[in-house]
Amino acid sequence: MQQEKTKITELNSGEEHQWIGFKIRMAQILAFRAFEEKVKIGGKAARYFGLLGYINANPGQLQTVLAEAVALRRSSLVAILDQLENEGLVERRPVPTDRRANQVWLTAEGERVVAQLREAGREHENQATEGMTKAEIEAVSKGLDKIIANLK
Amino acid sequence: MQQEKTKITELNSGEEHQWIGFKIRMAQILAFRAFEEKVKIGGKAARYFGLLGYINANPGQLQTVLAEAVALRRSSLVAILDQLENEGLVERRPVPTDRRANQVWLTAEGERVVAQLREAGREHENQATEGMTKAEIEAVSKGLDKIIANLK
DNA sequence: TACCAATAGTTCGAGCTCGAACAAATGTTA
DNA sequence: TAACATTTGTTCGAGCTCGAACTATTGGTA
Repeated sequence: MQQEKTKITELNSGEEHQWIGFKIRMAQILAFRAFEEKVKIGGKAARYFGLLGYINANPGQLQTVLAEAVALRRSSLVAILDQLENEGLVERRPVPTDRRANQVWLTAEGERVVAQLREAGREHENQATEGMTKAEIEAVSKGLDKIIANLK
Repeated sequence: MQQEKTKITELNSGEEHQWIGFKIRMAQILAFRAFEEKVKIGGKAARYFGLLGYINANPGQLQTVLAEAVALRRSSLVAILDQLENEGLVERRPVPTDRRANQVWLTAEGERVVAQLREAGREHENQATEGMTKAEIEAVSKGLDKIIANLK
C-alpha cells in the first residue's frame, strides 16, 4: 500500500503530537534556534542568556543555585562559566565562609551584554507571541509555571 | 556587599525568567528528564517516542519529512534511524519512484513499543498537568500551537 | 575529639545535535 | 540533448549535556 507522492497532501500529526509534552519540546527547539539565528552579539552570551539574566537578577549566588535555576547539572555549568569568564562577562569569587564554594558575579561588561540581549529577547518574544492576545499569552505563561512546578 | 548565607531566603527570578521563551525551555528540560527517568522500556525508544509516534501516524514518509515533524535536522535523523533500525523498531524501504529517498515504516515490534510508550506518555502527561483544569491545559496547548506556528 | 555523611566544584568519557561538505539522483532550462 | 540547480540521504568534526567518580571542605554525631 504505497502512497503516490503527490497525494500526500495532509499529514497526520498523531496522538503524541497533541500532547503538551511534545508541543513544549517543539516550541523550545524552534524558539532556541530562532533566537540564536537572530542574535549575533558577543560570543556565547546569546546561548546562555537565561543564565546571565539570572545572575544579573541574583548576583553572588553559588554555582549550585545557578544550575538549578536554569535546569542544568552542576557539572554542565563548569565549562559554561569557564567560557563566560574567559569572555570577561562573569567572575567567580571565593566565599569567605566556605572554601569549597564560589560566588558568581557579572562583570561590568557582562551587565552591558545582558542589557543588549534583553532588547533582542523582547523582539524575539514578540515574534513568538505574534497574533496572540495578552490573555492568551498570560494563560500559556501561568500554565507553564504550573507544569514546571509539577515536574520539579 | 556580600549576603549572609542564611539570609538568602528569596531568589529573584529576573525579567528573563518571566519570558515565555525561557519557561518553555525550563519546561522542556524538566519534562524530558522526567519522562526518561520514568520510562525504562526498550532501549532508545523512549527518547525517540515523538518520532516513533509520528511514524506510526504517518507510515512510509521520507526522512526529510520526519526530521521536519520532530524539529530535527536531516543529518541528525540518520544515526537515530540507524539505531531504531538496529533495535528492530523501524525499517527503511526504497522508494520506487526516487532512488535517493527512503520510506520509513514501523515494524510490528515497533508498533508494540509505541503502544506501550503511549501508556507511559499518558501518565507522564497527567503528572505534568496535575492540578490544572481542562480549560487551563487547553489554553496552554492552543497557545503553544500558535507559538510553534510563529517560529516555524 | 575522631569518624562519617553531605556538599561544592571539578574532570572525564559517552551520547546527542548541529552545520558544512559530499555523492547520487532528480528537476529545470536553454 | 547538455548544463546547471535542487533534493535526499549521508559522513564528519565541533560543541553541548549528562552521569559517575573524584577532591576538598564542611557538617553532624558518637
